[in-house]
Order: sequence, then structure tokens, then C-alpha cells
Amino acid sequence: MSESDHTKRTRRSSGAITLRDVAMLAGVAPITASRAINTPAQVSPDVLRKVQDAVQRTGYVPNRMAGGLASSRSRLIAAVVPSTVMSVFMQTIEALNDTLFHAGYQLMLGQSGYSAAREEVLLEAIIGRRPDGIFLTGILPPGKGRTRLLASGIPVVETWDLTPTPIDMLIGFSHSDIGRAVAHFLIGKGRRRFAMVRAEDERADRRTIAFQEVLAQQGLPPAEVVNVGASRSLRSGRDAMAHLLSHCPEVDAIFCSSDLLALGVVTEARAQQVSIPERMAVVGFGDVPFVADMDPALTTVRINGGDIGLQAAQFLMARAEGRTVEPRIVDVGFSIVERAST
Amino acid sequence: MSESDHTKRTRRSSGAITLRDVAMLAGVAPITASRAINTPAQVSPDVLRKVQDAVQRTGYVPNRMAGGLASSRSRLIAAVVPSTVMSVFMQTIEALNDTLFHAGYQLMLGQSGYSAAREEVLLEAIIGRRPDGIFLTGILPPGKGRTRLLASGIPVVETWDLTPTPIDMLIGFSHSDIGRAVAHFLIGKGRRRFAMVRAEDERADRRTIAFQEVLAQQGLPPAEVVNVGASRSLRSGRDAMAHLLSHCPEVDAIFCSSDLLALGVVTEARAQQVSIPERMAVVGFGDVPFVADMDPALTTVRINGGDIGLQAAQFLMARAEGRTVEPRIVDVGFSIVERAST
DNA sequence: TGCGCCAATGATAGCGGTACCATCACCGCA
DNA sequence: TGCGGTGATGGTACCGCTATCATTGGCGCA
Repeated sequence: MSESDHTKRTRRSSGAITLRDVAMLAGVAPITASRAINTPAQVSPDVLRKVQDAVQRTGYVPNRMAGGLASSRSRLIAAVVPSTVMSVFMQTIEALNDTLFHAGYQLMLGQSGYSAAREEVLLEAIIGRRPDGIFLTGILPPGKGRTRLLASGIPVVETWDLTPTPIDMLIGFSHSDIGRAVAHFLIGKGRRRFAMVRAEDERADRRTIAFQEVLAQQGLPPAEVVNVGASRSLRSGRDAMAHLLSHCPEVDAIFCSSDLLALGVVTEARAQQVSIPERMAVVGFGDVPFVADMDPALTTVRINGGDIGLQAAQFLMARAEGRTVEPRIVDVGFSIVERAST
Repeated sequence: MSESDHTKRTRRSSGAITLRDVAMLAGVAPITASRAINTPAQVSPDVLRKVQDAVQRTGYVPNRMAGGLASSRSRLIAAVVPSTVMSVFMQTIEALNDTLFHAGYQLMLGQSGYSAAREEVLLEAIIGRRPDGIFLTGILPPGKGRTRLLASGIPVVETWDLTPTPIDMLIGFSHSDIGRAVAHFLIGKGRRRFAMVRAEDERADRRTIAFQEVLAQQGLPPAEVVNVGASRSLRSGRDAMAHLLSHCPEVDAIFCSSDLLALGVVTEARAQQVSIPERMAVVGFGDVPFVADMDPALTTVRINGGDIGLQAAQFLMARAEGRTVEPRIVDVGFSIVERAST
């Protein structure tokens, strides 16, 4: 047909169907086709029908890179998590992604691997995509990454922690409050000799410090702290428990920095015939889906990760659409879910 | 300075530093600055130094949307997973993301939520971003999504399954083989009365069918099948086990469709004083990180998820760079990891 | 009848990069 | 001395879409 005359593509063209093709087929100008697709209320029913028809027939899928470049709105949100495997953060990411998806946004996922250096490179890569918003797990410490982010002007939500000086927006909770609350909780249960099994992590530090402060205030001996380093596995929980049982037999309550570590502690306890909760109380952190159904069911600190993701999505989208968000700092709190392990 | 004269920005400009700004500061043409940044070998040391200096001073971060649009290379890879929370696929995603990141690619993550309708919308959104490659967990059945994907010409890797007719590339393993292998394995252990605890999933179907076939061939009674539906939780594993113990007490071996279900089965067994492996053998699926350290350690089908992610990344990047991939179908196999639960 | 107003449509000029081709100095070699 | 080749640099025209402003025609109302 004569179409081949019009379709004299240059060497550079990707060859895919473009808005121009659709517009031609519908017999309107490209900009009108654009409006029919993006703001149908602005065109006449007749034009709308013709354009929709042309879209159907050609299988046209708008190029969002081009659209984003032209409108400075990428409809892309970037999220940074330390890790994805067996991570408590994934509930948040799932809720975030879900909420974004229904509003027509896409999620880019980056893993910092708990490494500051890598996080910096990652942030630069993210900024290069010009996302409409950035979701961070944790608080970004001062440094090159923070400066870059601030300079980029991209809306940012920090999460999973609390600080009076966020980069931009914040949805989190206080780790110190948790440390204190768990200490009081266990003391209230009649426990007197404590241990903490924890991964190497700045937030776990703060829970630990607050926990110890309460013990000191109550005139109790400080908790034994077993730091399992970077490894957050069930195995490290077991090893830590084995260590405690042989070196600190007087301990009667353990606060773990993650549910997986707690699962390891419980597993080792059972393997060594140590009864829970009689001889040893165990508290986890995170309330990941399966700990409620363990035997014994785990007492743990519940964070509403889904809620964080949902709110973060709403905040970022609001900002992307030019609305302001107030207040910028939200404390979603936490709760201690009491189950059979204490 | 006079810079403000040059920087007479139009109302449309995003106001951020652009390549033009860097080039001006370095005293070269934009295209030369582009080369200094992307292909440093093509410029003189003097120009290189000046451009790098200008980049440093301005904090320039290239706009990859613009670059992608101009070059038809987005350096974006999209991945589709059914779910992210506690999912066996996340090891694959982590390896995929890691490999991509080191090569300068970003990952977009989409969740299909085990829903075909949603997957279709998701695929359209993904195609709109013009990624250089698409990673799918599972095989995309014929339908609108598959047609669209085929028409888009974007390289695709399907994973976690095997078919002679992939869309494009495939890295997976045979679920039928697994069903057969586990059946032979358990029969070899002297077990005779089987049960399967499984989620509603087409791949689990095929493992089940193959498992049953072997039993029939060996003249053994068919396995009891407990279908837990869409819920893949530890709780459903416990409930299924409770059901089996009360209704089918003769069962002496259970093959579960995921490690989490197996953990539920083991948990319920212990709660009911059923000894594993003496009275009941349990086999999981997936070999997620913690099952090796459970008590008893779980016998399970090991899939090298990390390897799938790594290879998928390499395949997709190869294709993005115009290289061909041969062979296009890779069977990564599986292994039965024998531990204490059988 | 003439005017302003509004809704619908279109023309134009970018968004911020890169592909492609042109230019130019410099070199060795016949 | 002239010529082709080569490496460094630049000019131009896009990639595919949308912001912005201009144009058009129909309408109600004075």
C-alpha cells in the first residue's frame, strides 16, 4: 500500500509502532492521538473511538521513555533494600509495588547489600533514571549519597527508622522505644538474666543500647550480647544459642534482632531439650508471616511493613503529582505480639 | 557570571545539569563530552581530564531516559515474579539484580500475584518502558500477553520450568523429572504409603502427576493429595499434616510443594509427637536457606536459584548487546539433598 | 449582527541525549 | 610535494513523546 511511502523510516528508528503511526491511521494529528490516549475527556467521542480503534489494530504501546523525557515525569519509583532473600523488608516492598502498580507506576529495585560504597553507586544509577520518587529502607547517613540525593530534588522517603532530620519524608518507628518496651515486657514476665542475639546493624545497636539502659535503671545485670556479624541465618541463631547455653547458663530470656535468628534460637533450644518458655523466653523481631504458627509460636515485635509500603507509595505519588505531604514524619509504631515463647 | 546568559532555560527544562552544561564548562562540544563519559578511549587525555573535572564540579548525572531514547538501549531489565514475600524466587532475583547491577543495568520488578489478568496488564506496562530484556518466572501460556511480548521483539527469558516451545530463551528444569525422582527416592527408602501436600500451581500439578505415575508403575497405591489452595503458608502445612494424621494414618512419607509447607508439616508432626523420620519422612521443595539448619534438617529438592538468575542476566545482556545466545534452552537440573527428615 | 467565550484540534518546539556523517589537522609514504 | 589514511572533534538531525500556544468554528447573548 501507500503506507510504505509514509513509513520511510530512518536508520535510527527502532521500527516499532509509534504515536505518529496511530495518529495517521486514525486520521488525526499526533498530539490529538496523545490526548485521546492520556486525557480522553479532552477529545470528541468520534476522535476517541477512531484512536482507540487504531491502537487496537496496531497493538501500539506508548514509549514511556519518550513520554517521561518530554514531561519530566517518569512514573518510575526506585526502592533500595539491603537484601531481598528472606528479608522482613519484602512485605513493605510488596505493598509498595502493589500500590504503585495500580496507579500506573513501576518499581525499580536496587540492593545495597548492606554496603555503603555500593549504596552510593546504586544511588547514582537510580538518579540517572530520573525516578519520580525514591524509597529507602533505613536512614541515609550524611555522605556523598545523601548530598547527591538532596541535590537531585527527587522526593525521598526514608523508612524503618526515626530521625528528626530526614532527607525529605520519613515513615518509621523508634528502635530505642522497641528496646525499652521489650526490656520492660520481659522484666514484667519475671525474667532477670538477659541475652541479646543480634546481627551487625546500626538499628540493632540502638535497640540494644536502649534495652541495656532499662536493665541498668532496674538494677539488673547487663544483658549478654552475642553479635552474629553480617550473617542473619537460622544457623547463626543456633550457634549463638549453643554458645549462650554453655557459657551463660543463667540466662532466662533472649531478645533476637530478627525472627530468623529467633527461629534458630528456638531450634537449638529444642535440640538441647531446653524448654521454651519455662527455662528460656525468646522474643523475635519483625513478625514475618510464619512465626505465628511455629511451635512454640514466637513472641515478637510486630512492625506493620505493609502499611509502611502503602503509605510510602502514597507519599511519593502525592509528591510526584505536585501535592505536598504533611506531616513529613510519620511514626507507625510497633507492638509486641505475645505468643507462646514468653 | 556570564553563565546566566547561556543558561536561559525555557519553561520546559527540568532545570537539572545537562550534558550541555558540562560540555560548556569543559569548553568542548556536547557530543565530545558524551564521548569522554561513555567511551573515554575515543578522546584525548586533555579533553578527558577537562570533562571529568566538569562532571565533578557540577555533580552531573546523565539522564538515562534521554540516552535510552536516543540509542534504543534502555539498560533496563524487567523481571516478573508471582510474589516477593518469603518466595523461593527471590534468590534468583537477587542474583539477577546483582549481575545486572555490576554491568550497569537496572532491574524493574513486577508482581503478577499469581493472576493471569494482572500479568497481562503488567506486561503491557513493562513493554512501555522498552526494557532491553524481560525475565519471567515460569512459562507464559499462549494468550494476549505472549502475543504482545513476541510482537515487541524484546529478548525474553522464561525460567523455572521446561518446554520445547519457549517464547525466546529458557533456563529451567523439569518438574516431571522431579516428581519421578522424589518418588523413586522415597520408595528406595522403604516408604510405601505416600501423601503430597501442595499449593494450587500448575508446576506442582506436573510434579504430582509424575509422582503418581511412578507409584502406579511400582504397583503402589496412589498418594493422598492435600491441596492447600493459594495459601503457601506454614499454617497450611500444619493444617494439611493434621488432616493427614487423622484421616490417613497409614501414610509414611510426604512430598511437599514448598519448603515452607514442609516446615509446617514438620512443625505439626512435632506438636503431635510424630517422630520424623521414623514414622514419617518429609521432603520439601526449593532448599531455601534455612531448611538445612532446621531440626530435623529437611530433605528437599534443591534448585540452584542463584545460578538461574546469573545465567538469565548473562543471556539477556548478551542479547541486549547484539550477541546471539546458543543454546537457547538450558536445563539447570536439580538435586535431592538428603538430610535428617527422610 | 457582532462579540467574547469555550471546546476541539493542530503546529511547533523542545525534553537530553546519541547515531551518523563531516571536518580538520597531522602523519607517513611514494 | 601531494595524497590517502587516521584519530580527534564537531554539526546536525533525529529518538518518540508532550508543553505551550495558536487556530478554528460554533454558541449564546447583548
